Amino acid sequence: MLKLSKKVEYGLIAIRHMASIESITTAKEISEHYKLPFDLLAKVMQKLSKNKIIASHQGIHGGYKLAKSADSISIMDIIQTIEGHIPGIVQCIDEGLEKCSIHQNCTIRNPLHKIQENLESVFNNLKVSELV
Amino acid sequence: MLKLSKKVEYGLIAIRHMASIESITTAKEISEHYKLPFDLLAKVMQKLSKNKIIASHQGIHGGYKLAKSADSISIMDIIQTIEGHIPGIVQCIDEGLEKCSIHQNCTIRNPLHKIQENLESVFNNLKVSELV
DNA sequence: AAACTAACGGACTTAAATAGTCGTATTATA
DNA sequence: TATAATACGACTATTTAAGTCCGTTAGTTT
Ligand code: SF4
Ligand code: SF4
Repeated sequence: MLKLSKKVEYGLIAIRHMASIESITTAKEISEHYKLPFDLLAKVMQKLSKNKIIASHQGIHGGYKLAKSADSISIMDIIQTIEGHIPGIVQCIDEGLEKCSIHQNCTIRNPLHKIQENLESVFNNLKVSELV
Repeated sequence: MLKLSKKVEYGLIAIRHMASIESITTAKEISEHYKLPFDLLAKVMQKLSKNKIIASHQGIHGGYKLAKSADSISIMDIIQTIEGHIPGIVQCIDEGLEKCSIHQNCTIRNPLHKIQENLESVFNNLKVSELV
C-alpha cells in the first residue's frame, strides 16, 4: 500500500545517473552498474525516451542522455511517464467516480482528494536536480 | 501504485460514521448503510477495536463506538492499525535496508525518505474530526 | 436455562497488480 | 556485413489485495 513501483525506482536511478554525467550512456551500462534487471530497465527507458524526457540514439555507439535540464524534470514527470498516468490514492481518481461501486454512499471522497492534491504537489515540486 | 487499500477506505468510512453519531452502532448496520462487504468490514473494525480506537460491546445489543474524541484520532492511526504498520513508499522503509537487493548501489534513498516524511506528516496531521 | 445476536478470529479462495522474462525487429555504426 | 544498441509485444511468475467461509465467544433477553 502506498508503495512506489520498482519501475519508477529504476527510472529514478537511471535519470539520476544521466543527470550526474555529461556523456551518453546505455541501458546495459546502467543495469550493470546498479544491478538492475536489464529488460525491465530497458522498457522503462524506452518510455522515458518516448515521452521526450531522455533522448535515444540507436546503433552501435548509441544510448541515452537527458533531453532537458535536470531542474526542469519533476519526479511527477517521471512517474507519470512510467506509469502512464498520475497515480491516484483511491479508485475514483484513477478510474472515475462511477467505477467505484460504493461511490453513492461515499463520505470520505473530499478529504481524500485533498490528500491527493498534497501528494501531487510533493512529487511536482521535487526536481531531478534535487535528487541528492 | 500509491493507492490506499479498500480496508483503509472502509475503516475511514466506518470511523467517520461513528464520529457523526453519538450512539452505538454495529458492523452490520454500517455494511448495509454504505454497501460494504460485511466480513471484510467486520475484520477491519475488530482491528480498530483491538487497538483501542473504537470500543466494542458483544452480545445482543452490542456494537461499536469511538473510544476517543474525533480530533485525537489521526488518519495515520487508522492506517497503521489496519495495515499493521506505517506504510513505506519503498521497500527499505518497510522491510529494512538489507532486504533490498540493490541497496548497495542505491542513489535515490535519501530523497525518497524525505518524501516519506512529507507523506507521513500529511496523514499524521489530518484528524478524523476534519473528515468533511 | 435457552435462544438470540453481535463481536472475534483463523483459514481459505479469488482477483488484480507488480515484477520479471523472452523473442524478435529495427537502426546506426564501424 | 557483422555488431551493438534501442524498440516492442507477448508471456510467465510472484506478490499483494480483496473477498469469503466457518466456527467460537460473549453478553442479553425471554
Ligand atoms: S470509496 Fe469513495 S473515495 Fe474510495 S474510491 Fe469509492 S468514491 Fe472514491
Ligand atoms: S532501491 Fe534504494 S530506495 Fe528503493 S528500496 Fe532499495 S534501497 Fe530503498
